Amino acid sequence: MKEYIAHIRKILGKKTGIKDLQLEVPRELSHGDLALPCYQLSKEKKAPPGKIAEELAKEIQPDEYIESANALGPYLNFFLKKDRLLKELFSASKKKSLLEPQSQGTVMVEYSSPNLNKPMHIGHIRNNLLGYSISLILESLGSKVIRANLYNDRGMGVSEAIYSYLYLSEKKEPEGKPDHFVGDLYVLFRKKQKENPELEEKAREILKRYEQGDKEVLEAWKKLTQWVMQGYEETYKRLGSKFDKVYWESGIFQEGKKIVEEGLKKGILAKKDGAVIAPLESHGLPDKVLIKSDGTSLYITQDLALAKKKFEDYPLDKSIYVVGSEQELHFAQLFKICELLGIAKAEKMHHLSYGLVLLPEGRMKSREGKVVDADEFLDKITQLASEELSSRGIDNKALAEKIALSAVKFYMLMFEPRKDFVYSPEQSLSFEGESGVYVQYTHARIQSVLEKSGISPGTLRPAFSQLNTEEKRLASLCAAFQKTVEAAAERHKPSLIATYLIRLCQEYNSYYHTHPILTAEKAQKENRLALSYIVKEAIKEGLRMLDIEALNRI
RNA sequence: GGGCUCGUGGCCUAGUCUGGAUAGGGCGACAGGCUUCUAACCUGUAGGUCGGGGGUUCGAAUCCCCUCGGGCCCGCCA
Repeated sequence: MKEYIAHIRKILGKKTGIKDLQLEVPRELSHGDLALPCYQLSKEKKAPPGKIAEELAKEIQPDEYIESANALGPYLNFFLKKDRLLKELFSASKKKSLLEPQSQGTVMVEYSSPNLNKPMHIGHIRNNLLGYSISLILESLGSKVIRANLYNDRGMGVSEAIYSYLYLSEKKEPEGKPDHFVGDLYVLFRKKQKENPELEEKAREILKRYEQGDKEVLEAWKKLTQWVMQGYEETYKRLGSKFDKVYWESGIFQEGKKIVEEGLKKGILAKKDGAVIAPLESHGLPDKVLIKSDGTSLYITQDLALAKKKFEDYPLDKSIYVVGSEQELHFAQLFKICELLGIAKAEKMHHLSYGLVLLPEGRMKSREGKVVDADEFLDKITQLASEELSSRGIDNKALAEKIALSAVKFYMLMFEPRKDFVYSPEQSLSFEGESGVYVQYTHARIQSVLEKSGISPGTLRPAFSQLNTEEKRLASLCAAFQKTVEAAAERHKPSLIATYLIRLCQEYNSYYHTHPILTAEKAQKENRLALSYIVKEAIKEGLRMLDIEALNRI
């Protein structure tokens, strides 16, 4: 596609004397593959845009890349040679990937990063899916990606669960999924704390004892965090989340204090009311406390150490943090402090911020246990998929799970990351319309036709001649795949891939209903099978970047 | 008090960065389509002027200002 754009620009440069004219991709496929809006030219040439478009259209001759160019209102629309385009796509689709990689250096994507004091809820699911998807997208365009997870295994949340375990509960061993056991302890603490506010102070003591190396606390700490991680392992496995590198807050918070002390010595940081702060007001941000007046560290203390460690551990060109939008200020401050302390330039760090998953009655509240639990949620969707399958006379538990995960992943990724969305249990997720299942259905349907043809794609030699309008439209859409993925990577938006897939499937399904494939005459049949194959591969690869396994049968 | 963000037909949503061709979809509603490659599909109808106002521009859902409404955040939680 890039060479097509370059080619057209070159021709237009010669005709108009202006280099690098911006070409647009028309939203409406019937308008063409590329368009030149003539408003700018209109200004420079002092002629109406419609007239300019018309005159240019006359001058442009079909060639090896261009099928035709014509004026429509103020636009000069180009139709590319679809046979050439499709041949390129077809040969690419038979290889590893439809995508042309572009080297993008080394990127770390930190995501998930849970507190080890409770099980995950659907907000965590969104985080995990977003982080993993963006890593797949960057990777597919050639970046080396390190997926990192930070286990927050200390701090108040964990301390509260420990206190609860040691002093508020009698049950000393988990029953059922162990992360839920710990989560119950945490909620128990919050409940008691409401009646008895002094407990807050007790939890603080636990944190201090932990930092001083108190044996009883350390033992409990070890047990509880192990239990939570055991539970997470199951949930991660089910979701498909993978990590190349794991960091522990407990392993780096001391280092954080050292960094703060050094900054203090250099006069970059300051003491105030017994606490250490980073003065940021001159940078347009509120000051930030880095060490509490009681000497204990904060979330940001270890975040500084971690930020530094990441750049020491890997030659990173970019360090991405997948964290909810409520922490935007926190990360703006962190990045600025890192820059001031010489850890890394702020532009090398990026906060991939995403909106909350809300309940119909409002925000989820972990502290009160008012959350939609991740495991229960997945079970419920799987149950729905299972029922849907049985209504079709199919009893296949594994397939139900795959369909459920397709639906969940697609649903969570199809919205723009920055948007909040409401999860309502009554409405649940859809298996039809704009959904992951719709895309899966289209994929399976194509696979089925290809199988029934009895011809392996490798032996097809399509000429792609005599394509009709619908086939040309599909070709244009397939050719837009590369640009879509590039945009998704640049803007950190897997949603662009999801919406592209919906559009591609709509276009294909519509085509499918009006164009018989298996009964078509030979040349046409080859064209249609090959075109279907390209679409199928684009779907497969697109789904892959959303971490959804394309199904051959559903 | 300050900062950020969202507001598109009954409901959900794309497009907003980089202003342009009649604002795309989906759900729901209504009317159709399975002796034919998977009907979890397809076709058609009704329904929006993009929260409100002003400005910039040949041109604004998109940029700027004001305003209303929702959400989030503002030194010792994470």
